[in-house]
Amino acid sequence: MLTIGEFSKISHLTLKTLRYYDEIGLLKPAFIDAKNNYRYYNVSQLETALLIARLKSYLFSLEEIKVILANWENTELLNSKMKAKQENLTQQITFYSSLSKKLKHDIQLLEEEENIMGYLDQIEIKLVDHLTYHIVSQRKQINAADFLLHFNELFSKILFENLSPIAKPLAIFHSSEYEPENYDVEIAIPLAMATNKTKVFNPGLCAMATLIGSYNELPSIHTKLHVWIAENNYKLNGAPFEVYQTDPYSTAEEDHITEVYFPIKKNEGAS
Amino acid sequence: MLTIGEFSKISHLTLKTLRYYDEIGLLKPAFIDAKNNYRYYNVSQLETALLIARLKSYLFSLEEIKVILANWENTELLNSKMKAKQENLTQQITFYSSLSKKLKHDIQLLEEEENIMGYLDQIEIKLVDHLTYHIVSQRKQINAADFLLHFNELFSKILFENLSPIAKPLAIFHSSEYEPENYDVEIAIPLAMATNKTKVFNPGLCAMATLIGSYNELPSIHTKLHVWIAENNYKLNGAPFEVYQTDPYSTAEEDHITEVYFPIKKNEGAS
DNA sequence: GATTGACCCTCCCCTTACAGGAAGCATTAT
DNA sequence: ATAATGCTTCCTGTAAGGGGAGGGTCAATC
Repeated sequence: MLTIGEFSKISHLTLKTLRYYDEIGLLKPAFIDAKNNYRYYNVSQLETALLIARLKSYLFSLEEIKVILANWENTELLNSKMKAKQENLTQQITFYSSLSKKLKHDIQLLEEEENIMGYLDQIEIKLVDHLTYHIVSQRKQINAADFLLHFNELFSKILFENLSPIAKPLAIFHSSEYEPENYDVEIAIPLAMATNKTKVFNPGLCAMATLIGSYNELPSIHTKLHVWIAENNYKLNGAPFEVYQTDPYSTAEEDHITEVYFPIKKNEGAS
Repeated sequence: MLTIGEFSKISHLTLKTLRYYDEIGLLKPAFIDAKNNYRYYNVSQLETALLIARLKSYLFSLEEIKVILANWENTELLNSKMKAKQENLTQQITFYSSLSKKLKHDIQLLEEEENIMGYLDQIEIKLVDHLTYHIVSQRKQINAADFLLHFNELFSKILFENLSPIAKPLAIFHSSEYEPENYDVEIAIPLAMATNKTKVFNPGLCAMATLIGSYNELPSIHTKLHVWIAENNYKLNGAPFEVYQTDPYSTAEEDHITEVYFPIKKNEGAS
C-alpha cells in the first residue's frame, strides 16, 4: 500500500489532484483508514493513474475519462471516443489556422494604416424607400446557431403550395436584446400576390447597408447604421430586417451578400 | 443614449456580458442613472464593443483587452501583443498537430492489439549493483519546467575549475511528493577523484529501467519500477536517481536516453 | 516517554467569462 | 389602472484543480 505522498511521487500527480480525483470518483484509493481518513493506494492503481494521465493528455475531460474507465473492457467505445477526439482536434487546428490568417491580415493592416478598425469606414449607408410586399412568414424563438434550418421549412412550403416568390427571402428581428439561444425572428418570403396567408410588409423609409462576407461582421453593420441614424437625426421606426441576396448553400461564406435595413423616421423636435 | 437592451441588440453582446464588462471595468456605460441604477450607453461605445469583440475573437483574455484599450493610442503595444498572440497560435497549432499524430498512433494500436497501454510491457527492468562515485552536487528546490537550466551552472563549474567528470550527469530526487513548482532535486556530476567539495554517492543495489524518448513517459517508468519492486519483495532504500546518457541540447526529444534507478533492499520478514 | 518534524486531513476561497434564475423595482403600453 | 416588459442586484454553478489555514497523526530521535 502506498500513501498519497508516495503515490504522488510515482505517478507525477499532485496531492491536490489525487484528492480531487478521489472526490469526483475518478480514482478512489483502494483503502481509507477509517480512524484518520488517510488514503492508501495499491500498486496496481498506478497503472490506472498512467491511463488517466494519457487520456488527459489527449484532452479528454475528466468526466469523459470516467466513462471510458467504467467501460474499459469495451474497446469499441474507446475507439469511437478516440476517433471523435481526433476529429475534434482537426477542427481545432482548422479553427486556429484560419484565426492565425485573420490575425496576420490585421497585423499587416496595423503596420500599413495604423488602424485595425478601418474597415468600418468602408461600410456605405444608403437612404432608401422600401417597396411594399405581401409576405408569407413564420415568427419563432430560435437558436441563432441554426438559423438556416428554419428557412428550409418556408422554402418547402413555397414549393409545395405553388407559391411564386417575387423577391429574395428576408428575416425580421423582433428581439429586444441579443439572446443567441432564444432569438425572436420572423422569417419571410415576398410573394407576387396577396392571399389569406400573406400579410403586408411595408417598412417605408430605411437606412440600408450591405454586408459582404461572414455573418460575424453583422454587429459592425448594425453599429454603423445606428451611428448614422443618430448623427442624421433619425430614429428607429420598426423592427430591423435583413434581405439575403445569395444562396447560403452554394455560396462561400466570404461571398455572402446580405442587405441590412433599419426602418427610420425623422426625429421630432430636432433642428 | 442607448439602454442596455438596445446596446445588446446592436452589439450582439448579451445583457449578462454587458453587466459583466461593466463590473470588471472593461466597458462601463457612459451614464448611470443614480436613482434607479439603469445603465445607458452612448452610440460611440458601440465601436468600443466591436473592438472588444474583435480582440476577443483573437482569443485575447478580457484582462489583456483591458490593457490594450487603456493604451489604444499606442499602436506599438497593440502590434507587439498581436504578434505575440500570433506566435501563441502557431504554438497551439503545432501542439494540436503533434497531439493528433500521437492519437492517430494510439488508434492504430488499439485496432491492431486492442490495447493502448501495451508499451508498458516493453519496459525492461534490471537488477544492478551501482558503482560508488565521488560527486559534486547542488541540492535545490526548483521548478520542474526549467530543470535543464540548473544543470548549466554545474557544467560551468566543472569547466572553470578544471574538474574531470568520470561519468554522465545525474539527478537525485528527494521530494516526498510530486510538486512540479517546487521540486527538491540534487543535481550531480561524478568526478575522477575525491576532493573537499565532493561527497560519496553509493546507492548500492538498484532496480533500473531505461527511458528512451520524452520525459513525459517518466511516470510509466516509475510505475513499472514500483510494481516490480513490490512483486519481487524488495523495498526502497534511498532516493531515486536518474542518469542522463544523451546531451539534451543536441538530441531530439524522442531520442533522449535516461536511466532511472531505484535503490532497493530485500524486504525483511518476507518469505 | 516525550518531542519534533514530516506527513496527512478537511474546509474555504480563488481562478475565467460568463449563464441561469430569483426577487424586486421601474418604465411603458394599453 | 393594470399588465407586460425591462431593468436592477444577488446567489449559484461551471473545469480542474491551486493556495493556504488550522489541526490531527506518524515515525524517528532524544
